[in-house]
Amino acid sequence: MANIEKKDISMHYDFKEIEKNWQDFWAKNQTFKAENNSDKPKYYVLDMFPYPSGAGLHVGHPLGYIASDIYARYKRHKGFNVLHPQGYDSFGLPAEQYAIQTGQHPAVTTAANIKTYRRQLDQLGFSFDWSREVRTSSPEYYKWTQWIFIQIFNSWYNKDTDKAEDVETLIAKFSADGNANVNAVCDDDIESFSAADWKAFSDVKKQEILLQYRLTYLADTEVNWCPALGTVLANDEIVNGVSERGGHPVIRKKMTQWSMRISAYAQRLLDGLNTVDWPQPLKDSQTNWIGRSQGASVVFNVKDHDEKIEVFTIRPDTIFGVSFMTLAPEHELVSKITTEAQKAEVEAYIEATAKRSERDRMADVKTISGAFTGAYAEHPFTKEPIPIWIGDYVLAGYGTGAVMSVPCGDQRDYDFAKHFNIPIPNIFEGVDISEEAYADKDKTVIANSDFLNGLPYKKAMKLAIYELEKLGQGEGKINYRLRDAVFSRQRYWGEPFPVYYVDGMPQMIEKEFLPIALPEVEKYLPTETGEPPLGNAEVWAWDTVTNTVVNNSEINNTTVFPLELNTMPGWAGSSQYFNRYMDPHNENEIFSKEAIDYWQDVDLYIGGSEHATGHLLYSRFWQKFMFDKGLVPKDEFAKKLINQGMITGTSAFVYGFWVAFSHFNSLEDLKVEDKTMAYPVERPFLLLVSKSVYENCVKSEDFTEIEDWVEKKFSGYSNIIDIDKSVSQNTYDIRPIVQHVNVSLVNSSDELNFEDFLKWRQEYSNSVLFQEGKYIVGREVEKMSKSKYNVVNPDAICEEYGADSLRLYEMFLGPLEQSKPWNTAGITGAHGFLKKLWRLYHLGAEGAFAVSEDEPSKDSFKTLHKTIKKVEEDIENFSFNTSVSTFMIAVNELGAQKCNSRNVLEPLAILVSPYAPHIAEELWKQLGHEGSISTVDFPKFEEKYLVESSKEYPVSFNGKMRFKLELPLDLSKDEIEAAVMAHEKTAQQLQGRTPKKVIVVPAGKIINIVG
RNA sequence: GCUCGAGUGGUGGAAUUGGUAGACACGUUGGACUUAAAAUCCAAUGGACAUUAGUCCGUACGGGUUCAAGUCCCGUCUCGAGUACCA
Repeated sequence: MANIEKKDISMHYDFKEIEKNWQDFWAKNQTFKAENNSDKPKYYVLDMFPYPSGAGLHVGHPLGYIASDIYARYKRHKGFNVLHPQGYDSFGLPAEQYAIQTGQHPAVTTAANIKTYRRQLDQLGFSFDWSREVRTSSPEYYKWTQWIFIQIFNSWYNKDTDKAEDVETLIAKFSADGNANVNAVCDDDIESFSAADWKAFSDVKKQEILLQYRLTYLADTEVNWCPALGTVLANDEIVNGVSERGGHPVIRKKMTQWSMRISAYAQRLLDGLNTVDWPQPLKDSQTNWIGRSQGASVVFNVKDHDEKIEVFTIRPDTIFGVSFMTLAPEHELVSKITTEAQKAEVEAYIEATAKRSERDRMADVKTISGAFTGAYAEHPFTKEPIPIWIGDYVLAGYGTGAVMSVPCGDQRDYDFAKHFNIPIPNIFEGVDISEEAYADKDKTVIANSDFLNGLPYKKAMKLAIYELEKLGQGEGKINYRLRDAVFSRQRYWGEPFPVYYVDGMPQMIEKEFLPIALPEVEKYLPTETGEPPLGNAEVWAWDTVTNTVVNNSEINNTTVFPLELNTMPGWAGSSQYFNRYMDPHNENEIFSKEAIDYWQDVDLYIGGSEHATGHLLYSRFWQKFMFDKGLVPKDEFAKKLINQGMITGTSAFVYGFWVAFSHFNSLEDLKVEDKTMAYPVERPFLLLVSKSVYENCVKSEDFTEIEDWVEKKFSGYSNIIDIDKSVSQNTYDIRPIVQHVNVSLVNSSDELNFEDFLKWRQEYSNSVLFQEGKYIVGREVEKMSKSKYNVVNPDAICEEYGADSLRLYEMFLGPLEQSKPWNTAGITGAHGFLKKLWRLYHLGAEGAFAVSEDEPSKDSFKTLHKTIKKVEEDIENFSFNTSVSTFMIAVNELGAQKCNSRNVLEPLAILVSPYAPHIAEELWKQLGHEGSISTVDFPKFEEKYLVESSKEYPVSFNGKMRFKLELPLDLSKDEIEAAVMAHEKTAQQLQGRTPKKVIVVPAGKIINIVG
């Protein structure tokens, strides 16, 4: 029986059988298990691990995974010990939202989703080392997330050594000298104290002070509060003023939150970008996010007050152009300095600003508004009074929340001055500022500025700073836009903090008692008193005697204390997973020293660009922290990073189908227009039919046949859509239609009024090009996402064409980094290639396996070796799309050559194996080899097979190619020229003229005759 | 507004240092095989004129450099991504 089965497989390309067999083989033999030591050089290929959503994988997900898998397999062929792990970023909001709605525990849904993901990933034939799988939501994993949090808590940032240090060193400094000489990144408003003061402080006071220095700290911060989600969001979780997930409104609110002092690392995060091979756009956006600006801080004294206003400016050289100052409405000095006369106006303005949401303020940057406080500041040099205004164009959150306004040099200051009739002194030589502010700082010199007169920008900057420092009213300063990252979330489904509170001060739980596992709760919503969901837990208190989590009722604040109710944000778990993969089952350490010393860092990281300012920035921060603590050997975790493009949903029209919508109720209502057709039924619905069906059936009004045909053609997709079910009160839920035609419409709004639908239909018809009734070309579409109902699921494709076809096809679609629309139609090309490949090895009777042991022809060797060369270059350059065409060319050529030789077909199977591993394994086995092809040496390119004695030269006249001429390669330039000039076609082209010049580029490049 | 990226057939895309523009694939058209369909194979396929060679035009648009430009330079337009009162 086994023989018959085997023979069966060898007869035709039975991808289902082949793929299943080899997937089982790999799993059984743990083919891709990586060892933490090896004589081979190491190579670490990492994918951004997925969040296991309920929708499962769509065809866009695997793109990056396929690319990294090809690279990982290639590196194995090249003799590397490859680490290629996969896992799940399994904490997150959707599971929690689902839990809120259904009461289903997020762990249950998450486990179910992971199961689906695993099945789908397995079916694509990835060479993951599943023995190293991690899940951020499993206690064995988040034990170490909690552990890192504790390490961060126990650290401060020493600016003198420019690294994180243990708080013990800080305490030592305090005990010796107080905090006067401590150069730390810490909170702004820290009182100074002496060593004696420090010793005299109470324990709680000491903890309070230390908290202001720790790298993670509790603070009352203004946060982005999303009432609908009941949680705080990070800046990068907000898009256009609403939450990224769900699109709910977000407001500003003060809360006590854990924060990470990422700002301490601003400069190093910036510098590190120069040491990694990451895409420039991604580096740019991180650079932009960190937002370094170099300038000076300037201190202005307030007249008749004992107050000072500190501002940050990048143009201290324009200090003599200051004609007013502007404070953010929220600035703390506003209430102190506002005069009685201005009080009413200022308060009214503050109230009006507070009412405007952040979103309104952002959307409306044109309206100029502000109010005069009545107070004046004193110019540091001229001692002239400067009116102090407030205005909402100054942001409380950036710099000091105050600016020195130089209307002649800044457009916003200029507009403000114009609007309120404030003088606009000109300090630029020979520049007209009557219309707008002068912005080109490099091209002029300073005037009307006392000691700065006549100086160009750079010199003026230096001198201004020098003079300010002499006065004690300023200094050179670098400012960063990067804010500390809020680390608390009011959610259930996240890592609990290993923290309990004594006298309101946070205490860390010892490492040996970790993990602190998530407690069970009745409800996943915030409590009635507004506490986070963990406030619902009954067993959620820390007993310091037994070192266990106990019931809340036992809290006595002497031995049993309340635990932290917040959980960690989504990026906590994803900031350390790449290191944990190196030693994922270590129970005593986050990873062993041997493991991290061996694997070092990620060599290739592939994932989406949407993580540029989230995950990728935070992970770099944690890595640098761990580097400072001597835990990791590299301060950047990934050497090379590639952003794979998105696969977008695509239109149905690429099939060449006709689209029609109908709500006609009878045949009489049916009006077949010229280009579209409608289909009469009792209910409204949407139908796609092909041109031929249209012609054959519609014209004959044989509608049953259409229905059958559509059913058959679209099996695997939902086909004829019954939108009647979603009709209520003239509102049509268009989502099924969107899903059906695989096109995304009208801003993805979930529901559409029928009127609007008709309008859409009109617009949509207009955007469709009808070319002589042949083609219908669709419009652009969006990212595949569940909410847009334009998802193409890989299961159906695997079923119909197999994983190898899908892998090849996704690579063939275009450059990896580029976004591209999904179009199932083209997959037959990739599938056809595999069939042709199979046939090369199966030229025996009735398609039986048969290769010859004969020496292949010269041409076949040439085909093979140029393919080796090209494919190797392409993989190294991550140009996977072109290597797929190279394979196609090779197979086409070998087919034409009737090449059947083992000496060509064996190396060919290895070449193909990273791309289409299943078929390659099967062919390898049929070629008589034992075991997996995956670690066989990559074929060696040999130049000698490509050496030629002659080459076809393109011959052009005045740059236009006219004919080709075969010439020996060993001819000299003169000989080539002579040969060309002697050619009859040359004479024909010249028609008696004498050429002015003949350009010969040897080695078969080109010959150009100028005449 | 600012920053970055991109515009090539009906479609996705090739052309890696300036050297045959449109590889490869899809789609389309015609043909072979078949009762038929599927599958497979063969041929054609940037446009226009000529249908035997051949000629002209073509890489968003307008200039320029060069023997030679999709590629380099200057200007313009369009699209996409990111960011947004950042002082």
